Parts: sequence; structure tokens; C-alpha cells
Amino acid sequence: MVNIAPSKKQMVAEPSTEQRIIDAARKVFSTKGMAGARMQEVADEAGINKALLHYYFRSKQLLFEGVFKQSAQRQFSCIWDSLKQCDSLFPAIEAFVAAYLDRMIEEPLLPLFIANELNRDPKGLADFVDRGKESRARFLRMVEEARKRGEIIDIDPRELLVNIMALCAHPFIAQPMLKHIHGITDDAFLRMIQKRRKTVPEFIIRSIRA
Amino acid sequence: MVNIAPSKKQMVAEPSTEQRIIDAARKVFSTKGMAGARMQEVADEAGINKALLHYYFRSKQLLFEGVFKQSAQRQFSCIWDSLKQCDSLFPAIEAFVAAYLDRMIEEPLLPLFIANELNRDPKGLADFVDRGKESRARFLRMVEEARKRGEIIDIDPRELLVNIMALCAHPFIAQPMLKHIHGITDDAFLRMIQKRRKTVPEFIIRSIRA
DNA sequence: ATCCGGTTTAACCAAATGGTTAATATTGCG
DNA sequence: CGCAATATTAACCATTTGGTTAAACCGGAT
Repeated sequence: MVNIAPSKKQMVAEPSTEQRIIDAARKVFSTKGMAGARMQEVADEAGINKALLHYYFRSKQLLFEGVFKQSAQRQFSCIWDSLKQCDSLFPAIEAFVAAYLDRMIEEPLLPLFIANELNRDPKGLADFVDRGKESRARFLRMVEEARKRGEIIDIDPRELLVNIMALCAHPFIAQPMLKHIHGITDDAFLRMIQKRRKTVPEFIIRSIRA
Repeated sequence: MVNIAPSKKQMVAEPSTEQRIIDAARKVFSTKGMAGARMQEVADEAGINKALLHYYFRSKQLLFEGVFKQSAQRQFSCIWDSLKQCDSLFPAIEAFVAAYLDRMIEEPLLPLFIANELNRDPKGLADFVDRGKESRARFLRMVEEARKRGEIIDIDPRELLVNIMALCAHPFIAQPMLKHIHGITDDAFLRMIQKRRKTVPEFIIRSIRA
């Protein structure tokens, strides 16, 4: 299954077949969704035979879960780990937004992908959510305490968190609409996101600062 | 000639077959997506034969477009019409958010549905976007002028608009995740949205008021 | 009654698709 | 080398699925 030390490949460091499959599958699944994705297309994208997909991953469902879980886990740990070494609220917000946007730039189709999967099967998400449980609780506590100290206005911490995530994720979910409305290119879109690394935390902090 | 008092239908006013199909299709397409939806399921949901679907709408693609265009048009006109009779910025923001959230309550799966379709076929959206063109331009102008008058801080009007839409739409897109994270029911989710009719405009206005 | 247009259905069909199998190629190793 | 395990492929298979066809149904006009 795992290609440990292939002789020919030592110079170029070609990715293993398994990794090629995963990458191809991620690409196809993110753009077409689970139902719209075709095993043949994944195989073509990976440059292999369709049967080989079933050799590595027994079924479409398992392949999908593998790809999805990998991406989703990475997503959640990136985001929540970002505020592990912050202990005051405003820097935490800045770090969180930066981490979120950076991750989105890495894999722009992910939020839509995750939203769809969670909508399709709300049960299968307990794992990922629980992964960030402590960090999330800690963040909510930070908000609560800042509120008690009078640093910020009276706001439901959970609602604040929803707002932060909305401001980070939504531009990517609505990406095609934004691109068309503003008549911008991929490049200009990226610049806009880069700007948001600064403006989104400013926007949030201005609205909650006491 | 015309049957003035049809015996069976005068009381119940059953919807026409065509409308039953549209309603069924909307339901199935929103939950399963275009690719995941099955014509048979739409037929069952509408209580009719599968062939009848093709009698009214020639193909799956046409049925989908019919449903999608109807929902999307309604969506955009609801939202943009809401600020036609506002001429100062803050009330406009309040009206816009209220209209957006009301529409979302009406059809909660729509934002995800639209996001997916625009992602699948970014070309086919020019119509809907252009429908709100003037209203959008007018809103951006209102922001610009409020900025010049010193009523609000220096902010890119387009970025403000993105933020507003993000705060409105995202809770619905992330609905399953929110429900699980906060451990809430459908009912509690609706209450949270009702609250947001007030808190979201407050959140926005606080962050831009000079 | 009968005929006629629009409506509805059961039975079919061809293509697409996820998945399997058996045979072939490649690699690691004694 | 030679052999065993792993990797890869071409050809198939069964089912699903969008779509078609021809027949039946039904209300109203003649």
C-alpha cells in the first residue's frame, strides 16, 4: 500500500500513487461534489486506471471519506491551533482570522465542500467538531471575560464566533458571484482576500470594543 | 363553456400538476443538489409518474433551471427591492438585513443551493446579478456619500457589502455545523436568526460609524 | 354517443457508472 | 535468477438513471 523507498523515484520524488489518487480525488470532489464526481474522472486526473482506485480505496464512499476527513481535519486543526498561544482577545481574533484566511487560500473550495457534506450527512461530523472543542470553549471564555472586564460590549460569545467565521468563509463560498459582480480576476480576488487579513479583524474589533 | 363551480376543486384549490412538480423539484434539488437529485424522487415527491416530468419539463437540466431561476430571481429581487425606499445608509442596512434574513427563513437551503450552482456554472448567473445592478450601485453610492459626509469610517463600499451578505447568509450555509456545535434544535436556530435581525445591523453599524 | 385535445401511465431503452475479475507487469528478495 | 508479493491494467458485469414510446384516460365540444 505505502511506497516506502522507490528506487527510480528518488530524484524527482514523485508522489506515491496513493497520494496522487488523494490529490486527484480532492480536486474532483471539491469541484463536482460527492454525487457529481465520477470515479473515471478521478482516475484520469490521477493518470491511472479506474480499477486501481478500488484497489487502494474500496469504494467511492470510502475514497470520499478519506479525502474529506483529511481536508476537514487539517482545516479545523489549522484554525483552532492558531489561537493556542494567544491569551488576550483581540490578538486571538487577529490570529484566528489570519489562520482561517490562509487556510482558505490554500484550499478555496473547502468551505463549500464542507458545507455540502455536513448538509448531506449531519451525523458524520462529530469527530471534527470535537477536535476543536477545547479551543472553542477557551475562546468563548476569553470573550466572556473580556466582556466582564468591560473591554468589549455586551455580546453573545457564540454569536461573535459565528460572525467571525462568516466574515472569513463567505467570500470563498460566494467567490464566483463576487468575481462576476465586481468584474475581477482570480488575482484581484486574492489581493482582496489579503486585504481582509487586516480589515476583517479591524471590522470585528471596532464593532465589539467598549 | 367554462365550469364555474367545479365540484371537487373549489374548496381545496389543489395546486396544478406543474406547480406540484416545481415544489417537489425544489425540495429535492435543494437537499440533494443537481447531481444528487433523482428524477424518480422528484416524481414520487410530486405523487406522479416519472414520464410526466418529461412531459412538463423536457429534461432534468430544464427542470433544474426552471426551479433554480425562479428561486434565485425571487431571492435577488426580495433583497434588493428592500432598500428601494431607503435613502439614508443605516436604515438601508437594517432593511437589507431584515429582508435577507426573512427570505432565508422562507427557503433556508437556498444560499447553499445558489452557491453550488454558481460554482458549477459561473456563466449562467449574469441575468440574476444584473437584476439587482441598479440597487446595488445605489447602495454603494450611499456608502460612499456617507463616508464623504464623515458619518462612517473609511471603508471600501464593496467590502462592506460583502461583509453584510456574509453575516446574513453564512449561518444558513453552516446551519448543520452550528446546530451541532451549539447543540440546538431547529426551533432554537430560528430564534437565534430572529435575534440576528437586530444584532447584525447593530454589529455592522457599530463597526463603521465614525 | 363520439371524437378530440391535453394529460397520465406502464413498459422499455440506451448510456453511464460503480464495482469486479482475471490476467499481466513490476518490484523486492532469498 | 526465480519466486512471491504487490501494483496495474483491460475487459466485464449489474444496476441505476435520464429519457422515450405507445397506449390509456378524461373532460368537454359537436
